[in-house]
Amino acid sequence: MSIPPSAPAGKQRRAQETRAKLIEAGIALFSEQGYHQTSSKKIARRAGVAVGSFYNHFTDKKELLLTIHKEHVARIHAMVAESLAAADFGASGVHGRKLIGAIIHQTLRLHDLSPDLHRQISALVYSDPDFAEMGRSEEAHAVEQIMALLEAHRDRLRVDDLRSACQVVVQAIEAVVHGIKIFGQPEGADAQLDALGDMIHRFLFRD
Amino acid sequence: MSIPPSAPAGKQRRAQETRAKLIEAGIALFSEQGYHQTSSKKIARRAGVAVGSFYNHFTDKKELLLTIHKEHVARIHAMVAESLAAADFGASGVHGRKLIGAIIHQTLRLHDLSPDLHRQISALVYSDPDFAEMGRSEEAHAVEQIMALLEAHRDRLRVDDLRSACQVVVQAIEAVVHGIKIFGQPEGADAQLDALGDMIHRFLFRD
Amino acid sequence: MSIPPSAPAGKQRRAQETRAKLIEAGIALFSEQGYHQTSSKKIARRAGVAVGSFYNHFTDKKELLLTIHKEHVARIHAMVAESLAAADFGASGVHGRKLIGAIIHQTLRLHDLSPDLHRQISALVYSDPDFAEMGRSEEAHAVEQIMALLEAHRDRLRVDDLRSACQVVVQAIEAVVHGIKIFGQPEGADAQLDALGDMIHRFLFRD
Amino acid sequence: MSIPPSAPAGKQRRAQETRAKLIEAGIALFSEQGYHQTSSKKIARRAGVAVGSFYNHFTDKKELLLTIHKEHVARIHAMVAESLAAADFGASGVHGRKLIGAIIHQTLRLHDLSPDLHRQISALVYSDPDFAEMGRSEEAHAVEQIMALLEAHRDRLRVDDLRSACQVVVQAIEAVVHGIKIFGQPEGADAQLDALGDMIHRFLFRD
DNA sequence: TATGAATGAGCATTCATTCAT
DNA sequence: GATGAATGAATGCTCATTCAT
Repeated sequence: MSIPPSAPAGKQRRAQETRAKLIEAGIALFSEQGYHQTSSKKIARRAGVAVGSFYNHFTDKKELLLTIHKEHVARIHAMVAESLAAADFGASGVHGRKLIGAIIHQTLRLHDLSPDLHRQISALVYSDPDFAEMGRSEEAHAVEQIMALLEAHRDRLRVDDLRSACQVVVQAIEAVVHGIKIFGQPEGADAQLDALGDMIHRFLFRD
Repeated sequence: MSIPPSAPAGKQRRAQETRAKLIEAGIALFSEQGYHQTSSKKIARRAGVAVGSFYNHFTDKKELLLTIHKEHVARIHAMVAESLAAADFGASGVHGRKLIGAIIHQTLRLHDLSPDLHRQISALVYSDPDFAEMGRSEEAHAVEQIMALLEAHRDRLRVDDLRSACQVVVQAIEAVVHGIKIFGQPEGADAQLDALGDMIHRFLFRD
Repeated sequence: MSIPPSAPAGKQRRAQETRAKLIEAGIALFSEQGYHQTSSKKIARRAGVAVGSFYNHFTDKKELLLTIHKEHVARIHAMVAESLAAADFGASGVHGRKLIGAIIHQTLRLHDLSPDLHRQISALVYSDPDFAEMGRSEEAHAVEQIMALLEAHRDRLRVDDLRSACQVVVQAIEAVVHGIKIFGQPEGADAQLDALGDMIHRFLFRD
Repeated sequence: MSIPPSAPAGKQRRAQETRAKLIEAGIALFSEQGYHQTSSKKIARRAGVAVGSFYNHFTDKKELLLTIHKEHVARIHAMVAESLAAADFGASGVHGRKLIGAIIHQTLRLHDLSPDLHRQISALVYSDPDFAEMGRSEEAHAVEQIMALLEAHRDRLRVDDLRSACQVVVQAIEAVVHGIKIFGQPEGADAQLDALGDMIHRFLFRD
């Protein structure tokens, strides 16, 4: 009779499992075959679940992908927060060029998580309003974070409009990392990353 | 003897007209509704021709969009060539910051041509291998052009690896311009463009 | 606990009904209009179900016809087995000519089941590899059966290579029966069947 | 002004050439891809001719195939007539078994001409009334010919109803040859042909 | 919640045929 | 006769979604 709230009953646990299987299947199929080539039927089949169950958990495949992406972003934010805490980039002694390099490196690492899925989502950012909105808010988040980071080095910065500067920096990093990780040109990657770091450093720091 | 080569005979002219109508309809629909929401039937209807005629001229809608884009790119290259010839950016007297500003401005203008179509193609660059390849080659072209432009100012440049520098610069410009023209944030656009120009200028030029 | 395995639950029963309706419609249309003139849409309409339902049950119309034919062949094999058991053709006292006559008669009866469908399948045996394969295996089956039948009369046979003899016999019977049942020349049918029986009898039996 | 009737003028000759090219293309495509997979457009393309030209010469692809087949049959009849004249099978001294063997051999040879085309036509004999009619008349022709051949050996024959006997014989030969040439089982072919010859010989000849 | 059969609009594509040049 | 662009009905098939069990 008494169901402990912290340990969900069998029915609830089963539902959670179904949901998890659908998410996993969605990640696999969206990555392998692309968003438009993936149908709810395929997802259900891959998850080993009935089509109806798919619609019990998600209104359509777009919602599934948004869900997947949100969880992905949450995990990334956690990773970033952890990295920042560990590295203590705020310490005023850190050299500017090193800080920039660390930021770039961080971005690179984030793209290692699931580059194929990322590629599909990037496509939707261009073609679907909901994903476009998501992309904007993620970018804004990144801008806030970098601004906070640079705040500690205020006196060594040579830019007046820090927000605009950070927007441009974030977009430049994102673009170069995409070029490397999504369009996959490993040749010249290191040289490009060096150039990127130099560019941003000279832009932001007085010296 | 009786067929002037410059004025194509009736059958050929009619074919060209149909082709033109299909291209126009394709541009309109791809821009308005997006690539995946546009079907060959819709295109034919909008062009005022039969479905069969669509397939007489193009193997499928992808080929139509590639054709459209290729013509678009050709027009852009022509425009750029013309601008370069007119402005004489090679003159060694031109100030570096001004040159960068001009390049950015040029890129901005190109995106005014048909931003909605551009947005759809950008999506496909992420999700379709053929468009990805096209994107790569266009970027390479832009890099070549900027390298040629900077060659005239060699002694005032502070970068060693000019190619990597130009790749990063091209990607940064493209990213910021996309943010403004495609995701449409006019607020702060000018500030961002200034920041972008400053960043590139400080990166490339000794002073 | 509560679902009797012998009486399928509602969903399953409904599916079986739909399947049955599709098969029936397929038989009717393939017979009336021929294989190539029959489309999945027509079949679905005739069966009173949606096109999608057709594809829930069969991958395409070829699979439907193969299914129909397999069930048909299974029924025929059952009939033949029954006839053989009833008639006791193995009894050594049976006269050779009578045995041959019985085999021919049996083949004739099989062709009464659905001659129009049989005609369509015969066409496909010539033009489609899958049906060709099926035709081969059915012929092989018939050869085995007749060989088994003749084994009991070994000492009265005048052929050495029984397998080759049976192959030729099976093909001859099939050909003549087709001439009568499929190309429908009732005039002279009896005379031809007599001739066929005599031919085979004189070929196989010493007397 | 005066056009020699035996040497057709340029226009007529060109028409004949077009027709010939279409026939050749038809033979190639019907053989390679099958009747239903071949379209008038494909035929015209293969012939290096406009679609319209196809319809100038034939009402549809069926008429083309009928034409092809008729010419084919005419050539075969000529071959057979020639063979008969050369071999003098009528000579009363010829042994019956040898005669039968020669007839079978002749049939085999005819099937070497274009087995793939023959296969396609055989399919149509089952599925199309016009081809069925053609098949019937060819068979009747073969029956007449064999009857004429056997007439010379009347006194050595043991059958009363010669027509029915010949019908059965023709069908048996055709069936076994199809098994070998069209369904291609070279293993056992010789044994089957021997059996076939023995069967017919024992059937028709007193000794 | 879970199931999976049913739905029918929609899609990409082909085809035989016409007809103005 | 020759041409080949135009036609639009038809084909095979997929899809997101519903709903009775």
